[in-house]
Amino acid sequence: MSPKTESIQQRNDRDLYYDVSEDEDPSCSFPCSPAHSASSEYCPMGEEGFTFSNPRESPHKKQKGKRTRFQAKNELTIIKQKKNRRIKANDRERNRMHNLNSALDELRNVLPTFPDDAKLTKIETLRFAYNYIWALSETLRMADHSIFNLAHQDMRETFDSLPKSCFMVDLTSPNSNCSSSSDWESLYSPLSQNDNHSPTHSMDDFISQPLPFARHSASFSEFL
DNA sequence: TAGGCCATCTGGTCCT
DNA sequence: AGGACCAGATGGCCTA
Repeated sequence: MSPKTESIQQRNDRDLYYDVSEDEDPSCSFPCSPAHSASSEYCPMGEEGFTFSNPRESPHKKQKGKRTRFQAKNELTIIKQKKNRRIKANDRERNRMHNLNSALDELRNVLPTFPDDAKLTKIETLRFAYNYIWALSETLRMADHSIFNLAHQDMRETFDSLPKSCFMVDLTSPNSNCSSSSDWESLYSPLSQNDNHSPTHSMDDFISQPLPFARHSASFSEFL
């Protein structure tokens, strides 16, 4: 177990045994001054809409300046309820992030990297995947183009026999079967975008680089 | 030691 | 009401 894993485990352990003492509420970040807390005059509790009654504003004059045992117990119950809800929410959030990380790991596993490469960071994984998909798409497009030239005559006859509706497609859909590769490229090729994640080379340069890309090679870093 | 990366907590918002 | 999602804050670990 790596030191990092260990520390995470320790943190998880700490979370498991999260102190739910009734004396303090770490999740209560409402602006309750110590004076307010001490007097328990008013402490907004947010989503519960729970407030300690302000004696000066309370319609129940008989309880002015006092909190019954029932109120105090009710108060504790609500604080406990809040803590439990927070703990459960934290747990769900942790699981959600773990699932997200698992998905990122699966993505890393299908990306071409050398075994001795350091693990891709999250942002590197996403950018590399983006560029890798783009490269594969371009490869397919070029392959299709070659086939198209060879079989131009036969395909021409096939296209002429297709209904016109087949060509009226939604180019925003990656699953569209009838969109032309050139239209698709103009929409989605990193070369058509201005962000700094895009490859700076032409497709020819890109394909001339050996795959898989070495993480620390010049070619790799240019595509991140 | 500064900066990058990461895990976790937290409160807010939206959705079912 | 409760869960999912999100973004900001925080603190730990690692590396140049």
